[in-house]
Amino acid sequence: MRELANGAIADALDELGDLYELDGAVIHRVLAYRNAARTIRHAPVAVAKLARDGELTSLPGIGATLEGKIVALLETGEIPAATKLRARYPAGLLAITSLPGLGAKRARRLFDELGVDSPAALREAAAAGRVRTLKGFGARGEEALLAALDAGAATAPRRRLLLDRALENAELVITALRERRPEARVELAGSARRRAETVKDIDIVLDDQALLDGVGSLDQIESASRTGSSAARGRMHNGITVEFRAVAPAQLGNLLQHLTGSNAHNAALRERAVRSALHISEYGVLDDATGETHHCADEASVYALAGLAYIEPELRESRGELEAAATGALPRLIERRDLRGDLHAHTTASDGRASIEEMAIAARELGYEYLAITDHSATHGFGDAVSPAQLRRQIELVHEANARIEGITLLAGSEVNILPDGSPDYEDALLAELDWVIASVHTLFRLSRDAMTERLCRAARHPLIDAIGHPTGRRIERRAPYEIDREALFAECAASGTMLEINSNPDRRDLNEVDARAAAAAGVALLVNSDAHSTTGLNAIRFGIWTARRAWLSAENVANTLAWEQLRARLKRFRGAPAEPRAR
DNA sequence: GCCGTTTTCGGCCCGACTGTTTTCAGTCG
Repeated sequence: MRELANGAIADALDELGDLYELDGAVIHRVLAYRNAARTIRHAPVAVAKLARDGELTSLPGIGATLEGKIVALLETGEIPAATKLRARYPAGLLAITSLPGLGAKRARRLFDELGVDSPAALREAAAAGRVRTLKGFGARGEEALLAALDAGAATAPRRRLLLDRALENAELVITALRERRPEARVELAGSARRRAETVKDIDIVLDDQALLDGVGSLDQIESASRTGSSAARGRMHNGITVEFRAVAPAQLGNLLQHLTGSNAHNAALRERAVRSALHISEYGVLDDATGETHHCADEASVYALAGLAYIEPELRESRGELEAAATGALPRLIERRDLRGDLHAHTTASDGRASIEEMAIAARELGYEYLAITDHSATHGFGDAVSPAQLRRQIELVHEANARIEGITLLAGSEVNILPDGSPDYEDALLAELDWVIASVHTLFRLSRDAMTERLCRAARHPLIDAIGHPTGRRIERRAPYEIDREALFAECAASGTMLEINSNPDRRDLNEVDARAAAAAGVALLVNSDAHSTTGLNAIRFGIWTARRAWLSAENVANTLAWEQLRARLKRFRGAPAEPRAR
C-alpha cells in the first residue's frame, strides 16, 4: 500500500463527493464523503496505517464502503468511481461551482443544456445571452455570473486573511461600535474567534438593532449594505469584509454560538440535540417536550441545555469535542499565563531588531521567568550569520546581561541550522557551551521525503539539540510544508527526548494544530515559542497558544510551562548517556 | 453513505435569502 498523507486521502474523498454531487447523488451521500474527508484530514494518526491494519471503520463516519474506496486508493492510486465520474464531468465544470450562486445543480444544468464545461465556456455563453434562456436563470443572474468571472472568482482562489490581520481589523471595528454604544454587547464570532489560522471575513454579533443600522457610518467602513432584516455586510477601506448580525439581548448567546461555528461543529451539535428532542438555532433552543423555546443570553446556557460542558471556541471543529463535553473529558486547555519562559528569540546579533537587554526586559514585563537568546547560526546565509567566534562572544554577553538584569534568567542559546545531512552547523564543543539549542531547517526545502525525514530524525537524535524549531517549514498561504514523514519524526522525538516547537509567528504556527495534537499523542514534549525578532514580537506568543489550544493541549504537554531548572533537568545532555542512535 | 437510549431502515441541523416563483429549489453560512 502507498503512504498517502491524511491530507491527500481527504482531498480524494472531497473530490469524489463533489463528483457525486454533480452526478445528482442524494445530498446526504455527498455529505458523508465530506464528513469523512474532514475526519481524515484532522485525524491525529496516519490513516494509511489504519487502513493497513484494517481499522479504518473505527473512525467516525467511515463504514465498509468508504473503507473499500480508501483501500483501493492506497493500493492502486485511484478510486475507480472517481475515475469513471471524472471522465463524465470535466474539471472545468467543478471550477464553476465555486462561483457565487452556482452550486452543483445549477452548474449541471449549464453543462447539460449549454455544454458549459469551464469558466471560459461559461463566459462565452453568458456574453452571448444564452444563460438567461435557461429555466432558473435570468438576465440578472447572467450579469452576476459575468461580473464574478471578471473578478476572477472561478480561477483565482480567494486569498484568506491571516488571523493577526483579521484580529487587528476586527478590534478596530468592535472598539468603534462599543464607543458608539457602551451599553450594547458587541462580540467577535466566526473563525477569528475560534483562532483559526486564516479567516475569510470578520463576523461580529450585536444585541442592538440601532447599532446595526449605523455600521455604514463607521470610520473604518468604506461601504455597507443590508443582507437581511437583522444583518449587514461592510467593506473596510482595506477591502476586508465584515459581516454583522444583530439579535435581542436575551438571545445573544444563541447567536454568538451559531455564528462562532464551525459549521461542522454546529451540525454535529444539532444532530446530537435532536436525539434529545431539542432543536438548536441562532434564535433559541426549542424543546419538543414542552413546545417552549429557551433563549440564552450566554453561550454556556446553550451547551448546558444540550447536556454538555462549555466548549471553548478553539475546540469547535467537530474533532471529538462534543463526545468529550458529554463525558467530562474535555482537556484543561493551556493558557498564556501557564508559560514560564520563551525559548526562541533573536537579537541584533543576527536578524533581530532589539538588543539582548531590550529583549530581556520585554520578556520580564510579560511575566516570564526565562528567555533564551537564540540567534541564527553560522550558515544562515542571509547576511546575519553568527560565526563560531561571534557566538562565543554572544554567550559571554548573554551571561553578563543575565548577571546584570534582575528578575529574569537569560539563556545563551542558538537557532542552529540543520544541514542537509542532518547535522548542526556548529561543532559539538561549541554547542556544549550553550544553555539551550533549537535546530531548524532554513535551506534546501526540496529534499525527497525520505531524505528530509532522515535529515530531521538525525537532528533529533543529536544529543546537544534540545528542540526542533518550526518543524515543517510552512508559511501559511505562502509556502507548503516540506515533505516529511511526521509519524517517524514524532516517534524519534519521543524516543530521544527532543522537543518540538509550536512556532507562534502568525504566518507559521508550525507545528500546526493537527500535527501538534498528533505529536503530543505520540509522547512528544512540545514548546510554544515566539521566534520574536523584536520586543513586540514576543507578543506573537498568543498565536502559538491558540494553536496549542486548537491541538487540545494542556500545560502538561508543553515543556516551557516548567520552571527552567525543571526543564533543564529534562534535557538529553543532562539525562545520562544520550539515546543510542537508532537505525531507520 | 453512515448509523442506532426512536434502530439494521429511514432518517440525516437550522434558518435566511435569492431569483424567478406563483409555492419553492438551490445556495449559503
